[in-house]
Amino acid sequence: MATIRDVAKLAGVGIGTVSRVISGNGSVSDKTLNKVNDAMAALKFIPNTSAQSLSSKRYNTIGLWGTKSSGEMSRATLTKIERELQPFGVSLITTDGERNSVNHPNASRLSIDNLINKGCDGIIIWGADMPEFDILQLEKEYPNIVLLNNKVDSISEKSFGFDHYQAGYLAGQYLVDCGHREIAYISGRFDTTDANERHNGFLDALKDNNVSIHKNLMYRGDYTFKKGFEGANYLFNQEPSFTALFCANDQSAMSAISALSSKGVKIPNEVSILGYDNMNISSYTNPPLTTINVPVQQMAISAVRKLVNLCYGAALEVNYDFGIDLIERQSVLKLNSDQSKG
Amino acid sequence: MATIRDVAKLAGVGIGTVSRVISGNGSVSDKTLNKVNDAMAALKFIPNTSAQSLSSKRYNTIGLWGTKSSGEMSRATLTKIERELQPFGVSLITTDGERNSVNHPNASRLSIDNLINKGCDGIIIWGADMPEFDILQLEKEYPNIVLLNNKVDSISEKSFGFDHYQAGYLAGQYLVDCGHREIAYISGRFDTTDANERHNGFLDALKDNNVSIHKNLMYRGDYTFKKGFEGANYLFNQEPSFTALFCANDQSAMSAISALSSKGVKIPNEVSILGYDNMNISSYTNPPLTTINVPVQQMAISAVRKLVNLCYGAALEVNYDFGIDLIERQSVLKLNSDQSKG
DNA sequence: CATTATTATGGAACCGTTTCCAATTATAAA
DNA sequence: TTTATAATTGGAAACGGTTCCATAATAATG
Repeated sequence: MATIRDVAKLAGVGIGTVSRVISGNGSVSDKTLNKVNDAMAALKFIPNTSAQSLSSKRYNTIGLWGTKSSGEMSRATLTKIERELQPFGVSLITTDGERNSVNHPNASRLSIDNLINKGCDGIIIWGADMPEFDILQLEKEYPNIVLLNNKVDSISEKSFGFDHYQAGYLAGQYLVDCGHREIAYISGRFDTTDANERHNGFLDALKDNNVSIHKNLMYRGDYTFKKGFEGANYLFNQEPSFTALFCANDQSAMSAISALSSKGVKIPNEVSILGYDNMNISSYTNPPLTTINVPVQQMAISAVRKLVNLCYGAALEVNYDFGIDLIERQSVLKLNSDQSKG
Repeated sequence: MATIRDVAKLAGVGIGTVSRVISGNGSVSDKTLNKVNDAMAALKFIPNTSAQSLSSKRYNTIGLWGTKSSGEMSRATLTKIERELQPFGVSLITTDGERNSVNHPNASRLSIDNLINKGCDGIIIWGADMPEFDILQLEKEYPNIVLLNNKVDSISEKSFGFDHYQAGYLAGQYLVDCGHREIAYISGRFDTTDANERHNGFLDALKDNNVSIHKNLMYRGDYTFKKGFEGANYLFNQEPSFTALFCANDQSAMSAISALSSKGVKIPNEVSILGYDNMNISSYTNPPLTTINVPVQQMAISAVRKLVNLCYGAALEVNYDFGIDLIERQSVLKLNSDQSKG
């Protein structure tokens, strides 16, 4: 491997000059520039990243911290992030983060420190698994962080979140607006703030409309296909019956559709199903799934851009406003409209 | 940030000794060991990875090279790989690779070189998008590579592939064995060897059984939900009719089920559907999808282990034998058995 | 106890960049 | 032409580790 000194010698210049050519900082005359470029090409010179990082303290790497419980970030989103980073020559390192627990009250911070030590210029914190207090503390010591799918007011310019309460509320309101009163619910886990907010929003919407969910019709799921399937089968056998089912994510909605369909339940005519997430797959269920669109990818892109701005002094445009919308497909029946075929 | 010299000074030892404590190589007396450990703790010392890499030439990073056309590796598989790496303190960098093209006859090699320059100790080459000749050339210059979902005979010990021809054959044979003679087919793209092998295997199986696919019943898909959906709708309107449909992957199979179901076609009673991949989701379609199991995760794990052995002199156990099996669920009807309900 | 083999230790040299400052050269202004 | 100013340039020092070699301390041997 050729080094900067080999290049300098061949080009007949000093090493500082070569360094200036590589980085593009500092002025170099055209004549010199050409000599150096030729020498680099001839030697197939490639700068050693470790040496660069050691001396410049810039690592060209950013870390993604997230725990299993915040839900796995989809491959598609990950790819989007990588593409956003590529023009800057920055790569992404992902990790399984640890959540705090009784035995490890400091686990999340430690696993983040670990990432920092690996040599990350900045970190994306995915989900709401780190206590707000710890986030603020971290941000003070290490300002190059950005929150994805989470919001902390005092660092709102680094927060890229979504109002899950409102989105949950929208879901509830929509079912009511469609004329549903007997509603069943397959929830997710309740170990993150966004899950809780969605849950509360949904329930509050019903409450505000004087609709209540019978306790037999609430099933605690965990966002998996499996639990969606089991949950739907469970609810099918319960009293009272229901005309609509809200699932806390599309995966459980999808398997709930399968479970009910295979029992002969007509969807949406006998039971309407509303999902949450708007996954790729949701347009291709039978019937296509009506669902709440969560703009993970847009949020991710803005979060990365903000981080690039912070870490590398770029000035990329960043968006903080992620609209909440419901994608109407065909899995929810409007009981009160003319099309209602009961 | 404390450096090794700070630690040495505080502990009252030489820097060499501290280095020995960090790496665990070389002998250090218990007394010294304790002094150094105390000093490291007191200073919250963390070794600088760039400095370590620069001087040791070990980067603790491995790269994953794969192109879009080899299909995105699922997040679950990626996570498995990361977990396999974690005990060694190694992280994973993923990239979008480039395929060779007329304009860029050397693109794949260049994008791999890029990865190497980033500072990777080794590379996983995912899929069969790099010409065999280039792979062999690369392996000569840079032996720390491993092939995933691909096979090159002369470096079979670094190949972790799956016999897609046989698997395709199995698919064809199974449909025939179930009594199907009128068979439709939604293919994938044909730009990778594994896709072609699967295709040839499937067709050969039919041929060997004197079954042929009517040209109207072959639809060229691309593995997406979308094309599966469109393909199924297309085939539905074709003559002659068919009793079984083979889809080149589970995504298209899933949306084909939806498309046909929504036209009122009973699956499997009127049309049987066979998938390929055995995704998570495939147990939760309606009906559950019969499919060929492709053990991506097992292959991935063995590939990583082999790479760790190569790069870091470990001796992890590695498996080369990935069985081909068909998961019988409920989407394929056995026309010749008693259960046949026509 | 003297001698030899073994274990422990210190620190200079090195890995390949960037950074900074002093020195040189080119350019503009007087 | 002379002086002031700006653009180039070279290279020492620094970044924070690992490695290796010479040396010191300890243990084993006769």
